[in-house]
Amino acid sequence: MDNKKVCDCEIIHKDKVAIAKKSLKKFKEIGDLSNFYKSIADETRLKILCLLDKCESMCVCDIAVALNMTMSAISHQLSYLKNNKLIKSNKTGKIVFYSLADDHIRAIFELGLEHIQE
Amino acid sequence: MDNKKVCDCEIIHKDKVAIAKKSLKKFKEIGDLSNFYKSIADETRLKILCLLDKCESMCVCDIAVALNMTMSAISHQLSYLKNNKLIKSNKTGKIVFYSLADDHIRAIFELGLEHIQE
DNA sequence: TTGACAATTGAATAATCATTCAAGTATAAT
DNA sequence: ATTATACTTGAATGATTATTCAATTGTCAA
Repeated sequence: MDNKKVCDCEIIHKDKVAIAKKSLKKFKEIGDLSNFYKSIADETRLKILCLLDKCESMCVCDIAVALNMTMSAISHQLSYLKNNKLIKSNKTGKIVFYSLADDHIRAIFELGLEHIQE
Repeated sequence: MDNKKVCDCEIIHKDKVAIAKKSLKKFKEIGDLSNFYKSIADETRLKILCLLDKCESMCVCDIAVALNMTMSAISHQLSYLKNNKLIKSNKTGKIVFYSLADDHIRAIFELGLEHIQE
C-alpha cells in the first residue's frame, strides 16, 4: 500500500507528465532560484536594494532614516541580503557602508518593474 | 516626545537620504513588485510554472503526479497563481487545463536562472 | 437519478519569517 | 580607562502562509 494518495484520476496525460518530470530534473537549481526570489520578495529588502541602486553606498543609519525603521530591523535585513550575496559591505571606522553586489540585480529589478507596469 | 526611536546617529549623510527618499517616492509600485516576486518565490509555484513552460498546458491531476503532491495542494497554488495573473485556465468537461498567462514570465524566469548560475 | 470523478474550497495545523526588545561588540574620542 | 556611538546579535512575538483534511461543487456516464 502506498504512503500517500496523490491522485485518483484515470485520465492522466502520460506524455505530458513524462516531459514535465524530465524538465524538472534539468532544474536542480530550482530551489536556489526560489531562494533568490525570496530575497527580493520582501518590501523592506526591495526598498533597500532600490536605495542602494540610487545612492551607490549607504550606512545602516541612513537607510533606517530613509525608510523610517529601526536600525535593528534594517541590520537584520542587511545581513540577510549579504548572506545571499545581493549586497556587500565596507567598514570605515565605526560606520559600515553597504552597496549592491553587482549589476545583475539591477537588470532583474528593472525587468520586474516592466512586468508589473504593463 | 517621538513615538519611535529610529536612530541616534549624528553622522547622517543628508544628501544621500534626500536622494533615497526621492527615489522611493518614484516607486509606488514597490509593493506590487514585491508581491509579484512573492508569487514566484515558492518552490512549488516555481515548479508549476516550469512545467507549464515546457508542456504548454496541463490538468491539475498531471501536475500533482509530476510533482508527487496532492491535488488539493496543487489546486490551492494554482488559484494563487491565477489570482496573480501568472497563469490562465481552460475548462473542458471535467478537466481544467492550466497554461502560462504570457511570455513575460518566461523571460523573468530565465533571467533569474542566469543570475544564480553564474 | 444515481454514482463516479476532476477539481475546488475553508478551516486547522505547522512552519517560516519580519520586527521588536534587550543585550552585546567594535571603534573613536576624551 | 571611561564614555559615546554605529552597528550587530539572539530570543521572543506576532503575522503570514504552505499543506493537510474533510466536505463540496460541477460534469459526465450508466
